[in-house]
Amino acid sequence: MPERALPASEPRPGLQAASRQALRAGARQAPRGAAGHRGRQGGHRLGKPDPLLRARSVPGEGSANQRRTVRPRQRPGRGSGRVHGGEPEGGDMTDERNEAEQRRRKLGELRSRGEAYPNSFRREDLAADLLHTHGGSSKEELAEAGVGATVAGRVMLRRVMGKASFLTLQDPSGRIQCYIRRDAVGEAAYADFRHLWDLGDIAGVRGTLMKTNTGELTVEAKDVELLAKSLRPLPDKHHGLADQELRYRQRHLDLIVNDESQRVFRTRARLVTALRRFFDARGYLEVETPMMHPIPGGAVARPFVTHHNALDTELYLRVAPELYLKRLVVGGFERVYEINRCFRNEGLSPRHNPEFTTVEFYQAFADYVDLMDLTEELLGELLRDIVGATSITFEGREIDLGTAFRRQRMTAAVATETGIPESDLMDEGRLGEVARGMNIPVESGWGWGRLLMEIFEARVEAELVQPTFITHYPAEVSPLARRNADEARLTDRFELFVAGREIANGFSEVNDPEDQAERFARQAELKNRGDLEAMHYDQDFLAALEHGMPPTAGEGIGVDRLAMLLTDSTTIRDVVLFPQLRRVEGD
RNA sequence: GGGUCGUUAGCUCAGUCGGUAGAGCACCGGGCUUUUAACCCGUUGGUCCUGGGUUCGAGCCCCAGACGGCCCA
Repeated sequence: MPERALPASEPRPGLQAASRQALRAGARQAPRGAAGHRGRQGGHRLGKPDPLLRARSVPGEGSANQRRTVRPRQRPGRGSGRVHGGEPEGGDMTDERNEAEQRRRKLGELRSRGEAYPNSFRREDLAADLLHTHGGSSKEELAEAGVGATVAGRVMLRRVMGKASFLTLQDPSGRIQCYIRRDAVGEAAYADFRHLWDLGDIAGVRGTLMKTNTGELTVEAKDVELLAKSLRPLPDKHHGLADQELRYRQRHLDLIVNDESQRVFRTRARLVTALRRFFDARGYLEVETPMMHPIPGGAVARPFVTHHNALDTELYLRVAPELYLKRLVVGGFERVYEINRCFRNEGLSPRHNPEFTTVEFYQAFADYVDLMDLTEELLGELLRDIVGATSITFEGREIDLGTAFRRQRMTAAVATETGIPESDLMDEGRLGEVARGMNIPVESGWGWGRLLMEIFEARVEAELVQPTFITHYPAEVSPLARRNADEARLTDRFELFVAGREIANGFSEVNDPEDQAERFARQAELKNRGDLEAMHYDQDFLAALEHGMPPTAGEGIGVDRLAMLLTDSTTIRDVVLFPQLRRVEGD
């Protein structure tokens, strides 16, 4: 069924429209008798306490009691199923003021007529297209032309007058107003519209374009249809959904009512597309490596553990794809990249979600300087593609990503920020004093490199607002990075900082298996001493290196953090569709 | 992990000195055939996050906890 593959929102070419329509007429939902079983199931599910509706401990469900007392009385009277024409059974409605109950009542009316959830309406026009094409026409031009329009979407606003009404539909492209006159759609349909439709329902409107007296492009309805009843009310139509927690827990509502949220995730999608385009164009092969690792590796981080029953073995959700991607370089895929999730068992913060997305890429016959050049090129291209400029505003500050980024050795950056002479920073004992002087909780196992890194993180990182490559990371904190030729305690590694945040981490790779073995041994030592973040000794990876890896450089870039930069978002939760939250009771 | 602020109607929010819990929107009924967060009239809706305590009396004061925001580690 090929057309299933099309996005449902796209207008379709009308060639088989007639036959399709005929088929679909049969697909209309059967009246209550036939649908009874499913209907009841649905009702049962919705009647259960829903911890997500009220995110915190409780209530909403106080109304469950009311609902229960009301329902039995409501059912019998409803069978005849008539809402318009006659008196709307007004009298005994007085104790059914609960909105959810009202909506369920209305759905019952529709269901009894077999009109509950039809799937025969096909949208032909998107709001933004209509506005773009006809927004400039005058009232008279439109009246004369009689342009047909078929729109569908969620009912966001309703302005009901006696015998004519306006409603605003929202589709994926934007919003469009519809004008519904009783004399144009018929008395029965107008009564349905008045009494059975609610804000939040999905509806379709066929009609012709007009302009109102105030100049708003509007679809004047000839025919209206309720396509999907919404049983739960939408958040406040003016204020939207302000509660951050509810925005994350019920992202669908956030997306419905907060335009900005939709914009952020559309931008994120374009970012991912642009990343693929960039790497594909340069001959990198996109690959997928395991998310479940027998030995966690590739980053200094604490992993999540899970268990494979059939193999009866522990597996770890990956903290990074690095070691597998380098195996592929050994195998002859000399340019590879992977865009996917990593998992780290750490705290939650505005910058950390336990699962997050990176793009990691490896290139044979390159070093870390080549990658810094490539990174500048990449960010420049992303910005041109996505925001159409080479600078962005982030947290009120202008950040220029269009020119070459500053490059500074870590010792120099620390010296600049702290005022301590660089020569003093080369001495481990002196560095320990400095760290303690800054109230950094120094641990006994820390050597020179770790001390330098801690001081850097404490004092320098946050100050790096304009894009800056910090280079020459200590080997002690870089167990997979190639040693610097001139100074063995440093590595050919960089990290890129923008707006005080780490965006990228890249280095020339260790391809000397004996050096790598020593580095792993040092990590294993730390792990034995209780460092939960230290790496495992990965014998399989070493075996791969022993087959010979060409000189290679690799880099990882945080996709979430890029998305934050591009959308001026302060917290990662605003760029992750379903961020991790604490479970609420009763979940 | 520490500090701090918050949690009141479906949503957005007020709530005075400790003395019968409020508004706007939404919902229900009525009116209105070019409205614009439509408007007008009349209703309805509450586990004041949870559990203890103080008090004649607690949304408000005290203690503990849950969840969330922010800052720090």
